[in-house]
Amino acid sequence: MYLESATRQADLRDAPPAQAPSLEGLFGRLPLETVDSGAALFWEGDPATHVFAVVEGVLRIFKILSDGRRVITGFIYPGELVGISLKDRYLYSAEAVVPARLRRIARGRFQDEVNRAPDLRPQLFARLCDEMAAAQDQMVLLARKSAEERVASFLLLGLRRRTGGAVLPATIEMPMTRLDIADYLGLTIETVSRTMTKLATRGVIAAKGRHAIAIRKAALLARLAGDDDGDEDAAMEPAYTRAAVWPH
Amino acid sequence: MYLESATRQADLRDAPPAQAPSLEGLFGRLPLETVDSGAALFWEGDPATHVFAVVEGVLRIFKILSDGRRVITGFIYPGELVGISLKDRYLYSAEAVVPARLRRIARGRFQDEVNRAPDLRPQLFARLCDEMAAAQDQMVLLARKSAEERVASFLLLGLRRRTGGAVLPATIEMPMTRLDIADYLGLTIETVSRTMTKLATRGVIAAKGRHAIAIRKAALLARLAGDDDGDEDAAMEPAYTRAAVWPH
DNA sequence: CGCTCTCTTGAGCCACGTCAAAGGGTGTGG
DNA sequence: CCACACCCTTTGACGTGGCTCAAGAGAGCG
Repeated sequence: MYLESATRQADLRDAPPAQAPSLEGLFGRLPLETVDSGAALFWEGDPATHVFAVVEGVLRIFKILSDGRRVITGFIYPGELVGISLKDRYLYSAEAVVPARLRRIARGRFQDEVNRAPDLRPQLFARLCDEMAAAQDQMVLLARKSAEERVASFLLLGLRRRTGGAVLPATIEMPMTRLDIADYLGLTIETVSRTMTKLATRGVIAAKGRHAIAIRKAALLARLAGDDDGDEDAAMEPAYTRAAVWPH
Repeated sequence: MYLESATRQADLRDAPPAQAPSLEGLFGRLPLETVDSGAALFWEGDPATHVFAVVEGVLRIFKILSDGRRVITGFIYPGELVGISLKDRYLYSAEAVVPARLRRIARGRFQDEVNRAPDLRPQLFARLCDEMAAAQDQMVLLARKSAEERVASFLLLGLRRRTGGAVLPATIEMPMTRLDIADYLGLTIETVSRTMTKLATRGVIAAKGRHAIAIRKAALLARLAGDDDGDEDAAMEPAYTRAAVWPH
């Protein structure tokens, strides 16, 4: 019960809002703050004073190299937390991509509350787990995927967030700019633009204004993303050659 | 006390071996297993049955894309744990880079023990924290750094692991092959080789056989790594423009 | 001593970055 | 309500860092 699978957050969503203890519950009575588009919540290196819960809008978390190169390590959506850095200083900067609403709780209090309610601990672990898994997938993307695979992977992520695979064509919202996407995918703005144009030309996607995209061929998109054979429905169990030593 | 800074593991090292409860203590009486060079501990997707503590040797943890591209997401050294995946299946594969010695504990028992001894929880959090921080640094490296910066960063990591900055020239051990390094840095084996040759030509490093390297100019190496201005000793506090909105 | 595997080095190419300019949206002020 | 202005995005032409292909040099091992 303590380290449990966290792939789906069903236990958070399905539970009655204020009764079953949840991490979100800790923020319930705190004031709702507004953050302007582009405004910073905190900077990398700042003392980690608060934990934030996003209620509405999207955040970007990023690091900057000394010469200005920026890497967006993730986007934060409503229902997610930021600032559980576990260190005494924030590991990254956080800004609002669009006007956002959020609640903040002092870090010490957050820690106390989690200690007080043992049910919250597995949830916290689960969040960290998801974050770690996402970070590893991102490392794979950045280390070895082509521009097209990166963009396809990104679109697929957006698709998975909206409705667990609804009817096509599904439209996904993309509040961030091309520059944000580029800095998230380790590409340039031009390459992102060109790649999307190419996908649109091939009928895989269709632009719906600047910040929305219709996915027309999800299966093809999954194949283009390259992490799997595109044949993801087949159980992945039998494919493994257990006990074999990898040809090294 | 619960979410504490984990940058240094002093509390683990300084503590008397078996008295102060430590995560390593959980493995103390378990048999020491031997893993051949290149042998796998487990594969990505396997049911996550055990947690491993490395006693000697080095492991590589990695993911593989369907067409064979490999990404090494990290190397595991003595004193570190593997398999705390928090999911019911391993997120990555793990192999021994060189013949290794380790202990294993059933995952359920590991969880029980950690639950029983509350002192262990902060340690576990701290490990995850370090892992997350390392993952983010790696994302920065993979997304935006040049080949030279990547190799310099890698060498610097090795340097930081050995003796917290001893006398130069310090020699760092590199048990992994060039292919491992390449798959860790998102480069090819040829580029790694060329870059190291160039660094050696410039007198920054000097090869000591195939699996050891002497660092001759650590400060220059730090500058070449590119994450900071090379002026890392200066306090980082004053440089920040707090409350300013990033030019977006 | 010869075999094999790793690493180095070279030559050429290509995906993506860079530089530049021309479209659209969107918001603001008249 | 229109028009200007700014910014984001797209598109094009060109350059280049790192990849690919290929061959040779060490190093470890039986």
